[in-house]
Amino acid sequence: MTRETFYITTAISYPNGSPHIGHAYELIATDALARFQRLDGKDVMFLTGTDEHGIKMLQTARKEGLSARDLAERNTPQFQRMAEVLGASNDDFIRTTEERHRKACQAIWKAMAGNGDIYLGSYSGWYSVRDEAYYGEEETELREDGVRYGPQGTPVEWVEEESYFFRLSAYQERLLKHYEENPDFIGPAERRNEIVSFVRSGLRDLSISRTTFDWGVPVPGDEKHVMYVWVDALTNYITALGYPDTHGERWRYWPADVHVIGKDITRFHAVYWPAFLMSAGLPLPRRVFSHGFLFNRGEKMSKSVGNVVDPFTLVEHYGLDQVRYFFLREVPFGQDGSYSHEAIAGRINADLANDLGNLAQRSLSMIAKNCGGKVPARGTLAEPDKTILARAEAALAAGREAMGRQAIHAALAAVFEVVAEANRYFAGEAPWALRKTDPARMETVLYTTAEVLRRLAILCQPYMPGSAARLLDLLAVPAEGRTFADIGEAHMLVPGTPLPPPAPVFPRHVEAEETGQGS
RNA sequence: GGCGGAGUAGCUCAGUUGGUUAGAGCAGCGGAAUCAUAAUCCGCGUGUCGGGGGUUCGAGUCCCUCCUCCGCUACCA
Repeated sequence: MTRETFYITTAISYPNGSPHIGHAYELIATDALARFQRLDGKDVMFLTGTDEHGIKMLQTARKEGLSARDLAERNTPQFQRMAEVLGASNDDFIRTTEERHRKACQAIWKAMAGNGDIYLGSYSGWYSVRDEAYYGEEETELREDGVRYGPQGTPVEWVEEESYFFRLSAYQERLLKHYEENPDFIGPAERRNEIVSFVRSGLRDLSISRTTFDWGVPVPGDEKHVMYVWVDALTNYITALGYPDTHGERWRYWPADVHVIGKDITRFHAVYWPAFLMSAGLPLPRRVFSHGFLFNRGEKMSKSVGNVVDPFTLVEHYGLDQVRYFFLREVPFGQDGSYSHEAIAGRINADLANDLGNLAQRSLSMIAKNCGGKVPARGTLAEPDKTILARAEAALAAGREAMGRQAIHAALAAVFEVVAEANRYFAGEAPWALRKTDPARMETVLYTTAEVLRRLAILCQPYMPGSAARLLDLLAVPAEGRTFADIGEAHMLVPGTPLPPPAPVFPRHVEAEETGQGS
């Protein structure tokens, strides 16, 4: 039996500095999407990694007295550690300095060249020898000494350099046709409009090699050139699938179902990448989805403002699942978002501790005290019981619909609507009163609540894997009974099953006495 | 400048192809309950739906115009 495949990627991070909250956000969101599909029975491949080549790596390394390779060796492990700390379930972590990547880049280059889309020309611009970089005219300034300087304060000169070009101009119509025929290729819709209008305005050929530095993948057959930026970076998505070996075990995942990226690199993924793939004769990814940026109290993060928040600190301070939940629930995926201590603490307490955590605690405590610590007798389900159970099951369909279009916040909202409804159910049925008047009915209400919790916990796994697992443990749900296929009547809790003693799953966030403001 | 998007309750936002008294969550106020992580449940909003004009029996929802904010407008990851 072959399961449906699902290939999802993050952009690869540029490790010329430490991971910041934007990297963390993209990884968390992509992880939730990947976990959702896995739980839904798909054969999932989830890739993330680092883009270690390029001028900026060289520049940063030089400043710190290192080689580019040393810088990568120092920084990439931080990104790998971040993936672990965030609970990312990526199946691979690619580094563009790996041998497999060199092979893939050279292969796709040859394929594009073989299709007649690469030619030798010359690239000119304001070049800084010290920076080994080209700058746009607007990035430079002509000072009083008559010398023009670049943004790093180094002198620049007008230079023409031999460079290979990719015949992007030849793909304008084919790209437009593809956008037309595949309206979901770019999401969200705002980004799609921008890209279409960009392509419509005309495409120029793309300079794709450099001779001024050598920190990159050599161009096959002309090794004084290294590939420049996008052929190198974008190809990572197929490197990880074994390209150029299209008969290998992992190639079944291509084309990707979705590339999750930041909105700043939409063009490269929605224009250059499909053009490269068309040229190389490879299928195009099904979708490119651009998420927004995060702002600290509405302000852009910057080192000079001093509001840079480190993802490791955030997780340490609030807890991993709390941080994951906050970003996934609070920020409509695809739009910019804002975070603050008040907003995070508010979500943690209102949604996780008060609504879901307390629902579990109040019902499981009653079960422990009044039902001998076992799953209560089901009895005969009344209308309110059937209704709330049905709603918990329906949240799966709502989640599928939402996650299918990367509306992570909407999927999570559907889950927490049921949490709120379950609290209303519990208060309405008042099992604590039934204890004296109708113990059998009390057991049915508690059974129903526990079963709703089981479904909710299963549904929470993509977003809060650790906490959801603890809740499922409290319900004695076996490890192999936690997929989306296990939601539903056939897999309901079995009355009489012994339960462990209840323990809080989502602690309230309490302000630290001294500071009042956490991070 | 060109193209595109947005401006709805204190805050964050929903508002299908125009149709009864414009909604949700959070915050706030009042009440109930006491199983529970002082958690939960119920009740409470006189919002110029950015301004103005228009189409229509009827517009937050369509058209025009103005104001404000944002994104894109190529070789930086």
